[in-house]
Amino acid sequence: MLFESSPLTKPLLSVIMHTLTSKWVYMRKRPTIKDIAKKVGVTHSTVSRVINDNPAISGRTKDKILKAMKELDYQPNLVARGLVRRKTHAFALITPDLNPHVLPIIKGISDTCRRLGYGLMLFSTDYWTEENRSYAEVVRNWLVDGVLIYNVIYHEDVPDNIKELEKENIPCVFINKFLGRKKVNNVSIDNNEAVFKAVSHLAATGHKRIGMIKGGMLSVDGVERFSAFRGSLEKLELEFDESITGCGNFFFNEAYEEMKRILCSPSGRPTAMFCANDIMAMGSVKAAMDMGLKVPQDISVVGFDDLEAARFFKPSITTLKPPLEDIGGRAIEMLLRVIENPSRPVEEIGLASRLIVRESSVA
Amino acid sequence: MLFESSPLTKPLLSVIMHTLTSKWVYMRKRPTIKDIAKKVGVTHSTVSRVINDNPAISGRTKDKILKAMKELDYQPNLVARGLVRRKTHAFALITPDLNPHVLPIIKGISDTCRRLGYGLMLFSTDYWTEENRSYAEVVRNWLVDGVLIYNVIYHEDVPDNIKELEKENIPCVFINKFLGRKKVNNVSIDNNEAVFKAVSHLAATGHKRIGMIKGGMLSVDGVERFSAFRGSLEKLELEFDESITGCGNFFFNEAYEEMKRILCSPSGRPTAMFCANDIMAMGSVKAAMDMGLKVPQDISVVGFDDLEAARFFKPSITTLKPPLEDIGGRAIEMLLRVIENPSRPVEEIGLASRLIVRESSVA
DNA sequence: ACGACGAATTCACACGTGTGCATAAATAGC
DNA sequence: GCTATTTATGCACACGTGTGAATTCGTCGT
Repeated sequence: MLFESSPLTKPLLSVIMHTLTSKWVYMRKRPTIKDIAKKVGVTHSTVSRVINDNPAISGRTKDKILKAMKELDYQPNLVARGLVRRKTHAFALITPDLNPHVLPIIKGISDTCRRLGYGLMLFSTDYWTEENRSYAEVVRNWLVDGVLIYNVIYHEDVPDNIKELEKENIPCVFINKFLGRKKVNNVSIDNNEAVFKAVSHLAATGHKRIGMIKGGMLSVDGVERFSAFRGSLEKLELEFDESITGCGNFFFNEAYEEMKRILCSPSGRPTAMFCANDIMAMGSVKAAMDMGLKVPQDISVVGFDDLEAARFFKPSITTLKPPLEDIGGRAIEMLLRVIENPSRPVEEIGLASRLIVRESSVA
Repeated sequence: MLFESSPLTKPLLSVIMHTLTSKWVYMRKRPTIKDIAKKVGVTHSTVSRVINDNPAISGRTKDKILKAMKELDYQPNLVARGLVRRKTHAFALITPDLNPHVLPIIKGISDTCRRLGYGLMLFSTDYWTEENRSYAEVVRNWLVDGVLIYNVIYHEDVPDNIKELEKENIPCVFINKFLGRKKVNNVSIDNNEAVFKAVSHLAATGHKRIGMIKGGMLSVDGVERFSAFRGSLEKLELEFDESITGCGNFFFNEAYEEMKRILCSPSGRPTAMFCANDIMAMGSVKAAMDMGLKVPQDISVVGFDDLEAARFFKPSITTLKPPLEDIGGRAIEMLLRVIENPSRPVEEIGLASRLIVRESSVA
């Protein structure tokens, strides 16, 4: 009788039943601010204010509350907090691919997030089949504070999924420039700097006739590295010759074939080649050697990326090592700045690469 | 006057002020179930029931609600839902390292999560400095539904952070076995199967005196591959000779030195070597060649991992290719089974590797 | 026509945290 | 000792979703 009429027992019972039977609940219940409040003898508001460093709390109660939090091993529920703040203290990384290049970038991002106490959600899509997948959905679903987008494809125009992010004012920073018309917040490898370093190295070791194996022209790096190559030749007052450039699409075999063609060039073969990545550099070296040329005596080759394989290849490959791990950290830092002030002017950071001279070029 | 007395306006005003001034809110407001309810003319409960396929809803209202959801482009707020369900429709991957091996595993996991519509939180720790970081914290903070743990270190006893997960009944699946005393849910490379395949290959091509360069004995793979090696010799009725085994700790240089020592073994040098990874296989091959031996004519070498470099090395390295991408998918599947029934018996899955015969061993 | 029953919907509460406003307590001023 | 002011806390509502229990609505049988 008492049970049925009491206004308190009914809801309470319902809670208990819920806790016992619900298919959702499986974890041991964690203490909440209410538990702490009860223990100390205040309301949960007060506890909340202590957690959020509200100055309007007396030192005495503050101490008591902090002590109680320690004792109960309290940790705020970031999901509940996220519901109120519309943020979850997490970032998202969206990458259209997971290849060896991305790994050090992810490492940089992940380490920085950990240092800052942020979570990191990883979303890998697939650029071929899902290029226009909604990115905003991710943010809406998990309410991440900001998004890092690893951009590989060269876009002339802003794709729809990016426009959607902008429309919803979602803080976001790109890894790799965007090219096309639009300037966006980004942290990237400074391809101009890197390529100039490589070409200068070749020029300094006496080469005048330098060719290039380009990467795919659908990719940002492919486009940038080629234009940087032409720019470098110009700066160094060397001639650019179309007939000793080829496109290997970043692949070993395609570079191999292009290199063979170039080495038979009627206008005379180059004495040095710059390749847009290490894989193609290795393909080029193999082509040269298969045609009876000695590397680097007859022809020097420089790559880009500093893959592990570049070190083990025979001859080992001279290459450019981009600071991939740094990129991640710098990108998160920029994202924090964007979040703090979303209307700040667009910021572009280009990081310098290191030239590693090995056997495939004359030192 | 009306404004001040009306019981409705005050809270309403406060909401508006809140929305305008709060430092948290930055996103365009998304439609909620309440918006849909208002549009259709029902309460939010009804909408919620439609979303959750509650049968007690008439077909007519259900249709109206679904239509309204489409029109408003409604998407459930997973954070709010997570608060109620104590789950956020996301998994966490905890890995003590981000190295090239982990990448395909991550890819497998990420793809599977995407296919299932789950989010993936990535937490990389650092086994040297933070081995005992709390894992449970992660789950508590973001309320992930389950945890995948990439396990590299060989533990004799269950470490504290894992015990904590168990204590809180957090569904979790390991990648790589746990060894030691404790059996845990795991999806792993079947090292026994793989190593036996490699040793059999060497035996089948006429080798009787086979040595090994071990990996670090602090790692699960290091320990397992060595014991699998001894087991394989036994099964094939070949002799195990301590003097032609060395430990390279998974490093190129250490393997190089050990190999040189082994090749001078007073009990006679081996005609074939099995190395616990490709890096060490390359080190061993280099050592043999530096001592004037021909690979594979004088000595065959087999590695493990199928690194990209193994293909480009001269001679290219015969190796075992573990199905790393599969591991991720299988692990998520297992995790789902564990979530569905947390008290099910421990399940261990070992996946088979593929032997790839290249120049470093006689085919 | 009336009650009974089942189906459809609403009500009221919950999840854990944050915060504007009101109020209580403490302090200052005279 | 009384009011005016500051300081510390409580109250009530909010965030968006889920759900047991209560209520309303229709339908059927008598």
